[in-house]
Amino acid sequence: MARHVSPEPTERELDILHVLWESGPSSLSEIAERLEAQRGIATTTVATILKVMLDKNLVARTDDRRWKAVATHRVTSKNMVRRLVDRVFDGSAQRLVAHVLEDEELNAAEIAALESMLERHRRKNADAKSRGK
Amino acid sequence: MARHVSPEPTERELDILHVLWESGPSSLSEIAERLEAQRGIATTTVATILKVMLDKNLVARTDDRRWKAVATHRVTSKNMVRRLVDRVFDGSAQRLVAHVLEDEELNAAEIAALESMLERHRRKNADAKSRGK
DNA sequence: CACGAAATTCTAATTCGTTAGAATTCGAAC
DNA sequence: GTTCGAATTCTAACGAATTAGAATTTCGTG
Repeated sequence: MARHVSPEPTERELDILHVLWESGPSSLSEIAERLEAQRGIATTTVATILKVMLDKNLVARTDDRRWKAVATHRVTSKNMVRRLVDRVFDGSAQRLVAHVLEDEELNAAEIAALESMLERHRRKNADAKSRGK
Repeated sequence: MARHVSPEPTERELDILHVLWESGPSSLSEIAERLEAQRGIATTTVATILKVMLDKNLVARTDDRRWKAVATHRVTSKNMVRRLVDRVFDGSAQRLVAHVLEDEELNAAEIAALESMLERHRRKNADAKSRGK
């Protein structure tokens, strides 16, 4: 059973990924402008972190001198959730969801949305099973 | 809107909390024995971390020279989940749950369990509302 | 009270993340 | 080809987390 998940992006790396996820490939100054506004971070700091992320293959350079995310939101969040689940809920994603339902104050609309999501999922699973049979 | 959550325990602090949550109040050597086995960490290292945790009020000493968790699993996981949701799912716990349903491969029994949990919750919410009315 | 084991404190090294100024390189425009 | 602003690299400081040996304190037992 694999216990290790690819290492999580650091706080700043995540800040940068958020910009790239939202805005798509961006120049250094575009990224830096955002982080300057949000966090008061200097442009050279952003450049330094981008270099580190390049080495870690979290981002890549485009041919037109921009930076783009290699790590997708989907994969990154999957890694991060997995890690949280392993560290706090003994590996059980179900326990995580149970916790959210207990403690995170969802409103009626959110609960309804989740119910239909579950319903859909149950169906999908059932289908997969019968097909697999 | 409060953005800050009490700072998360570090990796090692979490290791220690796990031992205390599982075993209840424990002596230094009891804790150290576990972490030595699990992570190969020396007793004095454990003592150092316990000292830090004492200052942060994550643990307390009992009158019989043991250490006990002050931070409960419930509160700690709530903080950690909140932080993940803020950092990765734009503050939406619903999106976290949606992600888990999409990507975390729950089996039929787990899905069923969650459905009844949701059902129960919907009822509770409805009750609270009518009482509040 | 002395002894020894356990616990605790003191101290310090190491690593990683964050930060950013200085120096350099790059590329487009003139 | 020179120039200027953007981009990049180089360098270094700093704090937090982790690690643990050495020194000291504490406490029950004889």
